[in-house]
Amino acid sequence: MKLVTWNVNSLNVRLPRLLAWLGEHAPDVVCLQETKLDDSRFPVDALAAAGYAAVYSGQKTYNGVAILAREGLALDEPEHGVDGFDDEQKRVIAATVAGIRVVCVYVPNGQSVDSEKYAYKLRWCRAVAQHLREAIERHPKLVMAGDFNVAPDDRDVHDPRMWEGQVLCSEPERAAFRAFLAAGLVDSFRLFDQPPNVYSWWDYRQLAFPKNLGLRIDHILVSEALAPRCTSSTIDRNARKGEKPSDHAPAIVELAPA
DNA sequence: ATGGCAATGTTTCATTGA
Repeated sequence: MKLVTWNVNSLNVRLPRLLAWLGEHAPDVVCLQETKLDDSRFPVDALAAAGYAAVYSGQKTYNGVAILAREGLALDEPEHGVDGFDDEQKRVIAATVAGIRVVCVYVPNGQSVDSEKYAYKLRWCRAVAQHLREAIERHPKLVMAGDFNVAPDDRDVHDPRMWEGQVLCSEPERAAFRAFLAAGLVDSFRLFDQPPNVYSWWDYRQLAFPKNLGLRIDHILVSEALAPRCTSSTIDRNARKGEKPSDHAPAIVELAPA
């Protein structure tokens, strides 16, 4: 099974690219973030024509998450948001596919470490970590995938000195990321030997992508029960190339059959 | 000290993202 996460930065703008990518890679499950669409405008028909069903939770302008599943794979027990954490922002959606609980997240950006948005980011992460412990108890085979807006350690940062203490790299955010792992998950990317300087996001400005000045902030975390089935974890840098790319590239894991 | 690029709606600028 091939499972992907991709922050598309507007599904409306990125739909042609997404459809082309689906045709080329034929993933089984796709987690999307920053769809930026009301549910009434979600492109159900175009995705169905491409062979994908979807569950989604969106809003206009900001945020918005979705899970796609290749035809023949049901999206069971969909739920959005986090129990007990009131949030207007559409950042979490989950469904069970082929016996695996898939939790798609768009972690708040945080803006800067001294902002109210940063405090919200840390509150949000605490609530999600709490929810995660219960979810893993119910569903030992679980994947949490999405845009975490955290570079877990210095290997995930093109210039750790420049980014030290900044939002996306600060120690409280990294601790929040480790709290997700402590709930019973592992970073699939680090299950394997990886080349240096692999990132998932590059600023649109300053030729950051051609210079590979990026961060690895998009992650696929797998539960300890699922980790032995993981056979690869990569990032498709090619998807960041060309006209009108998202600023994020997709992360991909392959899971062997149970 | 600041913008830089992209998407969106509040649209010919302001806000947000990371």
